[in-house]
Order: sequence, then structure tokens, then C-alpha cells
Amino acid sequence: MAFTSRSEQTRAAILAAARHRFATDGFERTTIRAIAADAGIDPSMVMRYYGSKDGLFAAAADLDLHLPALATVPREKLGETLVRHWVERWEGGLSDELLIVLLRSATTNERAAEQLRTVFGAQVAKALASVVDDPAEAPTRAGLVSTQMLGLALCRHVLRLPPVVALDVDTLIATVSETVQRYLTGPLTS
Amino acid sequence: MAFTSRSEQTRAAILAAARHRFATDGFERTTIRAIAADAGIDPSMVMRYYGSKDGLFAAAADLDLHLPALATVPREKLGETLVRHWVERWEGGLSDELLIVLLRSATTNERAAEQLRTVFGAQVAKALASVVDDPAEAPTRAGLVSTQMLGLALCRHVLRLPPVVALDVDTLIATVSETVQRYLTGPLTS
DNA sequence: GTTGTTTGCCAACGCTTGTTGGCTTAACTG
DNA sequence: CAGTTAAGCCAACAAGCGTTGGCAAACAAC
Repeated sequence: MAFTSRSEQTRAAILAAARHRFATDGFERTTIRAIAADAGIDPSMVMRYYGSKDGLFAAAADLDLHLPALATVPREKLGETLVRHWVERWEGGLSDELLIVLLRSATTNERAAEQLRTVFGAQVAKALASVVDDPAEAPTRAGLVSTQMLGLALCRHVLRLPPVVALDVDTLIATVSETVQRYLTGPLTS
Repeated sequence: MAFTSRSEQTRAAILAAARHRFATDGFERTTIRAIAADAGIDPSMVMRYYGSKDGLFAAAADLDLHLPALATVPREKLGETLVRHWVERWEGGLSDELLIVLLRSATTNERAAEQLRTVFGAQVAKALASVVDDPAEAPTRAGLVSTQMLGLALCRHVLRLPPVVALDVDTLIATVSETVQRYLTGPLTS
């Protein structure tokens, strides 16, 4: 490795262990001691490197959705593009536990909730601003899209509702894409 | 009141306080001591009446969706009927904190998750079995409906994403109904 | 009015939590 | 090789947790 000083190495080990624990247990049930044990070091090391449990969580939950650029996507493919990106990110396995970290903790931890609000209020709305008809509608459409995307992730990867888990990826993408496409380009008024 | 013995009264007070705490803080962050303080009694009373924190949660989260009978609903109104019922139950305010109790705790508490799976796997699928074309598809369609319904509740009432909170009820029902209608009666294959 | 039963509070136990300070060893610097 | 710095561990702290057993007061029954 290029420049992994000894401290950087354990620092990274702590972060990896923290992400895993936060992802499977949520914020409250995760203990510093368990993280330290997973990382093979002493609990006090965690404090030295990250200051506090809150500080560690902030570092572990620092997230960027990396949404694809939508400007060049044909209008009728917007929904599918977003949903495919979303689903594949989740199906990608353990390489990316960041989303489940946030989702699991956001229902009880205000810091996590605030970050989810930021991610979905800013990142998604911004990605959409350039492609929706009326830029003023971007936040609303981003919100509607969020309900479907987060609901899907919640049911499939957190709650693990059996019929939702059983859906094959292609059917899932095809079915949900239509919904998202309508939220992006359909009428908004009642 | 008709037959409220002294003990029934405090029993109910404990349950009400517990529901409120579980609804706002989730299972892990809620303490027996806080519930007892809210109910104006001693923590040990909670144990006497409900055995343990788990027992209290089970009693506080005992939920019935009371889904409307769908057999007589015109086929093209199924989505709207379900969504309207769902949204109005949530908008009903504090009279019914049961759903938010479950939703807030289900991401970190396996007991709560299991109950949500049961409610949405059994109650919803059962309500749908009589109205969908192919009964074998009922669980899958119930699952898809769940992703949208739970996602909506999550974004609007738990995470409180601003644009989702800002949506007026009529627009919300109209927009989401179309999605649910399609999940109920549209094609399923990719 | 005395007896037995419920209803409640108090005090404490045992445990786990996040967090801290000091000590020991290893690594680098001159 | 001597000396400074970093990395790590150990032990302990104060606080909070769920939970328990025993004791005082209120009530009910006879």
C-alpha cells in the first residue's frame, strides 16, 4: 500500500468495523466495545481516533449517493436509470454498507435522520433539477421518488419482507421504474 | 367509567405512556423509568403489570390494520381505497400511534420487525387475495404495495422529508393511488 | 374491627454503557 | 545508542439500565 502509516491502518479498521456494526445493529445497539473487539484493538483507541461515539458515527455515515448524470438520458428512460442505479447499489453487497447504516439508524437517531434528509433533499433534488419540466417542482418530485426508493430499500433490505426479498432484480426494476418515471414526468396536481 | 378498577386505570396509563415513548424514541432509547415517570408511578409497577420491557412492548405494539373490505370496491378504485385508508389513518394524529411505534422500532428490534412482516405479509396479502386476478400473485402484489405505503409513512412521518411533509393530502392520495393501483392490477413480469 | 389482599413506593442489585488517565511498549529521530 | 514521540492496553470512573424483594398504606370481606 502506498502511504498507510500504522495509525491510518487501525483508523481504517475501526471505521470498517463501525460501519458493519452500525449497519446490522443501528446506532443505539452498537457499542464501542463491540467495534473495538471487531477491529482487534482497545475501546479507548476508538475514542482517541474519533473523539466520541457520535463522532465515529458521523465519520462512518458520511455518504455520497453518486447519482448518475441525467442530462444526457432520454426523457422516457429517467425512471429506469434512477431505479437501476439505486437497486444495483443495494444489490452490490457489502461493498457499500453506508446506505443501510443510515436507514437503520435514521428512525431513532436525529443525526442520521438529518443526514438522510440532506442527502435526499439536496442530492436527489439537485440531480433532478436539470431534467424536470418545472425546476420549482424538483423538490416535490424528488420527495415522491424518495418515498418509493426508500420504501423499497426498507422492505427489501431492512425489514426483509419475504415477497419483496423474493422479487428478482429485473422484475423489480421494471415495475418500480414505471412508478418513478411517473413521479418524474407525470402530472402533480390532484 | 363503567368498570375501571384502580389497577386497570394505572395499567392503561402505563400503556398510553409506553406507546407515546416508543413512538417518539423507538424501543432502545425508551426507558422503563421514563414511561413510569410519564404515567406518574414507580418503575417497579411497570414490571408487575407487564413482566418485562419486551412484554410491555408486545402489549404496546399489538396492531390491527383494520383494512377495509375490498370485495365490493370497483376494480379501478382499489388503489385509491387502500391509499386513502392508509393516509387517513396516519393523518388521524395521535389517536393512533401504533403504526409509528412499529415503524420506528422495526429497523433495530427484531420483535418489531417480525410483527411488521406479519402484518404486511398476512393482513395485506389476505385483504388482496380476493380481489387480484391470480391469488398466487397476492403476496407479491402486497409486497409491492408495502414498499410504497411504508416508504410514504417513513418519509412523511418518521424522517419528515420536507417536500413530502409539505404535500397536501389530496395530491398525495391522487398521486400514490395510481402507483398502488398499478401494483394491484398491472402486469407483474418484466 | 380484624384479617387478608391488592396497590404502590423505596432501595438496592448486577450489569453495561461511554468515556478518561496513566502506564507500557514499540517506532522513529538525532 | 539515547531520547522523543506515537500507539496501544489496562483499570477504573460515573451514570444509566432492567429488574427484584420487601415493606407501608389503602382497600375489601367477614
